[in-house]
Amino acid sequence: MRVTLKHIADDTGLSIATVSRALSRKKRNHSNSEEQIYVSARKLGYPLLTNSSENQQLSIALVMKLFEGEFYASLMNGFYKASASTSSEVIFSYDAKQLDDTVNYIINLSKKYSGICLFLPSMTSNDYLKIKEGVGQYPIISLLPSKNPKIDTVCFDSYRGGYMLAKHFEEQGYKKFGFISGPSNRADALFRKNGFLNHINESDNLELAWSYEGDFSSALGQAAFADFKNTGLKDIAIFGGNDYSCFGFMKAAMNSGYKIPDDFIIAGYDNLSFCETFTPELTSIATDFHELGKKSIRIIESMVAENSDSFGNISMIPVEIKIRNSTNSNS
Amino acid sequence: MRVTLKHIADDTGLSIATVSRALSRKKRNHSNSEEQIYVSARKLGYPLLTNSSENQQLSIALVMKLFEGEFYASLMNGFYKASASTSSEVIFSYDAKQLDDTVNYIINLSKKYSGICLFLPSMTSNDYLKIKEGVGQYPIISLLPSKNPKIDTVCFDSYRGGYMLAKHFEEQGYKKFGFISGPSNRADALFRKNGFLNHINESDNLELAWSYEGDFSSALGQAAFADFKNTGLKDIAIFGGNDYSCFGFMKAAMNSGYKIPDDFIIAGYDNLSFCETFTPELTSIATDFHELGKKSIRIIESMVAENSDSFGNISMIPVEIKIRNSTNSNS
DNA sequence: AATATTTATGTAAATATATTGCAAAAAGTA
DNA sequence: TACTTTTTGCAATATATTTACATAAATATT
Repeated sequence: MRVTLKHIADDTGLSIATVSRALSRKKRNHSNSEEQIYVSARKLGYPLLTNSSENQQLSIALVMKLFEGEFYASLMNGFYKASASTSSEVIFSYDAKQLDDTVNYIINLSKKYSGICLFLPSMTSNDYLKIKEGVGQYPIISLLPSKNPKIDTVCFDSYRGGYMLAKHFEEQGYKKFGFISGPSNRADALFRKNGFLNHINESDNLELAWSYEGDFSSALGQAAFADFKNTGLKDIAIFGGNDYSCFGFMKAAMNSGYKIPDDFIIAGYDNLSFCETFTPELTSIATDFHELGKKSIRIIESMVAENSDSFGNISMIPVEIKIRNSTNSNS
Repeated sequence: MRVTLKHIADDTGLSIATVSRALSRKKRNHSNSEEQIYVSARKLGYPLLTNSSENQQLSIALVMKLFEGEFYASLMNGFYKASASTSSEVIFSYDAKQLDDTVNYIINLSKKYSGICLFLPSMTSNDYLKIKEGVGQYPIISLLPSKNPKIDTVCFDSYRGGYMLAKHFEEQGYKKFGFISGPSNRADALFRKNGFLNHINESDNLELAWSYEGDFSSALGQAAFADFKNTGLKDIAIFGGNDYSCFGFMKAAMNSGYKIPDDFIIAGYDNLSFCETFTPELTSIATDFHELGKKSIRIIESMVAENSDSFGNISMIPVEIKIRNSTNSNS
């Protein structure tokens, strides 16, 4: 079952001795036989990198589903920058096939890498439990908040982000609030919403006058505006769920002759670079992915070193509000 | 030097026999000793995944320098989607440290993965030669055009993209052209420019009336507008080099009271999702990253299968022009 | 509580795998 | 052609892994 020099010898038609010599040579000479041997070794999966000296730095896998958009680039970029300042290496892995395999895919990854960070919104508690069982005592964390986390979590304080926006709206003098929700299966979207709504509910003066079921896309942001327009509401402060929804909403609104921030104010979440490119510039909640990356790597490193087996711990990374023209014409 | 069961036995304080049994057990039992053994094996780099049956699919590394922005997300997403429809797995790797190590880093990666795709604008011909020498006969391609490619290349037809824009500008009736250049060390930026300028030079009617040294950033796009405004030029067709430059340029222009496409027309390159979000919507050259990913994976797969050693071959992927309001108010 | 059963472990022997000395063959050089 | 250098296979040796067997610890049964 295990791949040995004999397999390579059989595959290339050379003797085991020749294969051994070719692979243990320090300097490659690129002779025909040597190339054949390397090709075969890679094809069969012979372990070429087992010298303890070469494997000094930890390699950590960041597992995610990839979608179009700047958000995913920011996430990766944060880990990328963080890895440059530590002795660990981050490998971006991902789950391209169906959910059925994902659990086993991750369990298998645990054999290759020293630690794993998961960014998989569609994972269930049950999936996390299966993973935990499959990998055993192993450094693994989730980067998404969960109502009842089964593994250690490092994530942004989404609740506080929603809360900060509601407070900012109130300080701008608004009493009527609007909200476009994100995908219902994403816990981080839920926390943003809770933070926003809880502040509204805490005060008798404030009211949620309008809401719409979005999905974090620009297209449903535009659809949200069509719905909003029908209500005829004005003097309202809208939290768009994320930046994309806001861009769609604002574009549709301006096409219909609405003025922002005169007719309504609006804020997003994620602080994409386009918040500053768009006119009006969009108020948004900034998440520091570099900080997320650094913290995650530090936690994985300490899990490897201390060989500890904890689960359910949550580390929250604070978020920041960036106030721009869309909620405040003087900023 | 090589990591053996003895190293793990010494590290855990157990006997070699116990370690052997724990690692060759088919089903893990998560006993304390077993966990210790796995932790130690991962720490020391013992090869855990050498069963030939498990390594069926090819794993291909996409090596890139990561920067903020949607562009990089699109690149990764293209490979991600492509890998879902093939039997290969794509691992996103990258070069976080200095260039000195990059060559050796890539040579080392060749031991882990069946093939490598490089997206590294700062690599020199000399670097590519060193890599070629280090990896020997090995499936490796570059995703960036080069004046004199030392390894096989799969890339977009940047030249044709620049050319298509110049032709579109001409068809819109413009005679005066403007241009914002990209970073001088990027061959793809150079090809876009050449395609654009060559069409202008081919005709006596057309003239390059203005140009500016940019760097593909929105900030230098804004700076470009300040320079442009001083010239007092109107009735001009501007190619911004990429979309970000255009967004910066357009924002600054509109703040100064310019109307687009009345006062000038402008087009970008990359067709980011914000081309449609921005007002006016931005004409741009669309690059199909899914196609790039599919073609790259197919080429790597055939290199693995045929065990061929070619270099300098170039595969160009056609680009498409997306005409929008910024160059044509009727679109 | 005493006994049987299961499980985990170490020792040492058996087996499997990798390396190397030596001689022959092949390739290169004068 | 004669000599040197390099590559290769065979077989011996060295190293690594697995397994039979005995023992100890943990668990279950009476």
